[in-house]
Amino acid sequence: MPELPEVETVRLTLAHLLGNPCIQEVNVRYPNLIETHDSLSFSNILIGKTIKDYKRIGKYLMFDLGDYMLISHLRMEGKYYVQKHCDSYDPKHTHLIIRFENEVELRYHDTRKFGRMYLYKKAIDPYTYPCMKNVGYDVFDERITVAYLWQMLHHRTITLKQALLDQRVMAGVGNIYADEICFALHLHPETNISHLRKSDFECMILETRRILTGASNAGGTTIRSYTSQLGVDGRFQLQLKVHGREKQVCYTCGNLITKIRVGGRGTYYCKECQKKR
DNA sequence: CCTATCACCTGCAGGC
DNA sequence: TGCCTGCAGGTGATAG
Repeated sequence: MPELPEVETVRLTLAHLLGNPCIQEVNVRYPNLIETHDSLSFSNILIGKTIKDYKRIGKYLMFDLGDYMLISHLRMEGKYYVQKHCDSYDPKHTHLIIRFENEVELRYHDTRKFGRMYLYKKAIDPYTYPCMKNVGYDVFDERITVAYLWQMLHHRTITLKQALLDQRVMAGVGNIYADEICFALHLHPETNISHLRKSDFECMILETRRILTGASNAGGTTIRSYTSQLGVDGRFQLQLKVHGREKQVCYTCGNLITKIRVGGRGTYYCKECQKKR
């Protein structure tokens, strides 16, 4: 489900709906959700803490608790709901409930149970948290430059799409937007990354940021399971040019969109508009 | 270093 | 209706 734009939408939505509340009670209903602690110690640390700020790196959502940082990765289908304490909830898929003052609750919901949470003592550099071990700079980090991408990628033998999905290189792009970025670059997703020139990396940075910014502004894409609390879901999907459009007409050339598999992932592209290098 | 495959989970669509 | 298969936006481990 969530790629960078969706996580950013969740971040802004939660900041708006919750503000800076104090945690009164924690109910862990699926202990495997928490990677770093057992349910009891996790709860004990959280109770009494205030959410001071909401941050994000790549697809990781971070709740700044002052002396601790709570980190959440939604993986495929994780979602948050903000509701009143008395409301009923889906007991099968609601894995964490955090209650604040005024009977407000933050609930984590995840059908496939792929999502994970991590709790660490706060560090100065967020990239040093253990869960960020294989996470490179965020797409919008100023350290992502042509020289950086060139150094990270030009000698490798992977495809363009695999490079875009590699979170160690640049964090935030997922399967949907990787296809959209390839289309914007007029490049076949299986183009060997070593065939790209420096000018291509320049375009890659610009197009990636342009597409993810557009999606963030639209409130993120909903393909199946993402729902935000502000009702801003499901708009940008209308703007997807190739992903999920197998056998549909390319908006640019009129030919039909093709679906293939790249690195095990469903991949959509236009044979006419996107050529290999 | 790289690829392929599985694993983690559940739901759903499509074929029969 | 029911059963079976394959697939789904992510990531990590493991074997070759």
